[in-house]
Amino acid sequence: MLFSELVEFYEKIEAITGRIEMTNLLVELLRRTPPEIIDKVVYLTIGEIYPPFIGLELGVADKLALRAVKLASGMSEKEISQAYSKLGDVGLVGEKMLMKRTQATLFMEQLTVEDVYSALEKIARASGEGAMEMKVQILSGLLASSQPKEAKYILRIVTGKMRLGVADMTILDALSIVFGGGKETREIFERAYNLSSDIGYVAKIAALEGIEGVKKFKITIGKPIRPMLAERLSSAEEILQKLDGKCIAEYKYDGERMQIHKKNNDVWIFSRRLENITWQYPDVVEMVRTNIVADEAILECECVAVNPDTGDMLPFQELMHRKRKYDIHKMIEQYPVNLYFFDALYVNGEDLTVKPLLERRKMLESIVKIDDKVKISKAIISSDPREVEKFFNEAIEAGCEGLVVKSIGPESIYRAGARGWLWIKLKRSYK
DNA sequence: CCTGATGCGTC
DNA sequence: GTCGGAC
DNA sequence: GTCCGACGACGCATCAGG
Repeated sequence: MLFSELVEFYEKIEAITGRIEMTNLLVELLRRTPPEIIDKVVYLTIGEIYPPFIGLELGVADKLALRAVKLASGMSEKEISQAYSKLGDVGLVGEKMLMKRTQATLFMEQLTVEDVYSALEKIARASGEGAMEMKVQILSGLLASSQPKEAKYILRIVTGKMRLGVADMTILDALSIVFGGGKETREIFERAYNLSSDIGYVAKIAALEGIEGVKKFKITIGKPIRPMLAERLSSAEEILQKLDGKCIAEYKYDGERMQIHKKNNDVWIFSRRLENITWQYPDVVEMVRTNIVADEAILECECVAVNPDTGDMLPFQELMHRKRKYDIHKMIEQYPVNLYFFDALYVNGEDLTVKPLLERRKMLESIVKIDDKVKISKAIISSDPREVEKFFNEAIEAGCEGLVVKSIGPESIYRAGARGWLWIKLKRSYK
């Protein structure tokens, strides 16, 4: 597939604002895409090259991209930086500079999607001495073989800012139309995405196996699940109204969210954006091994730094010292952590994401061995706004950010994203 | 060996 | 993480 | 209500270059 064909779609999509029309264009694009590269086309369309848990980054943002533009176009530093401050978009700068480029562009081979993708992979893999030079060289080589419009989108992909108005949810809509036969099948695709966190893989399975393949996705220990998010409101009263008058209100701890997978003695830790951060927290791995009493589990907790002498919770910034590659064991001493578990998604073969919250929490209580470092989030069940306000003040007093107030009705399943107002944040700054 | 520029991931 | 625009 | 993109503070890693 020619990259220019992809670019034509991007141009059309960028020119419109309505999501229905965008989706229709994506549908046409996906229909025309060979199944073997549909995953790549999907990643590129949302400005990525891999799913997040792969942990490989391009290491190129605006500044390095502009250096590549300079090399490929032969324009002066001054002209490029002027264009950049005027346009504010590396893609547009590249397009403009290549239109004026000094080198001859005759007899250029046409770029394919695979050409672009494999060059981007090379950029991602370059590391060590001379890596920056290498990244810039590869990128400028790519730009030198591009038409201006192609360059525009190569640069936008590299910097991760496609500005098309298309992200994962719009891709899912398009996939359900192309491979499911209509929007009614959207939920099937969304579930596959939620359980795999890999939209390119969903597209590939859909293209190769059809919707039957997409239906087969299931929870796999070691593969991150897309996290459930919370909406926000500024008073307990509004929140309770939204939640049909009753709720469970939990402390919102000031730390880092972790999705923890356990299979016998193996443990994986995923961040909120689904990066694998297991290696950063060997102490947490040990805590999970000894305090989670289940052969298989996928649980969520907040990891909070504590004062090593008093055990008091410390603010988020202190935990940031733990987000490092070196001196990990020294920092474990200096910034030990507590875990506050708040959800159970999967335990011993049972998918709990479709169960109501209180059932999940009950499961949590049955498998978490509580001690001074490993706990279950502090919570009350209430239907009284004043009681919730009082609990909120206690949370602040204890060093928390506020509360996450959650639905406890039969509809209170684990639902990825922030849809449905099942979880609602109450924080001090909104007051 | 140190420092600044750059990129990235957390909230 | 917050905010606001577009539908 | 949903989705998307623009934005900020902070700390760490990497690399280039003095």
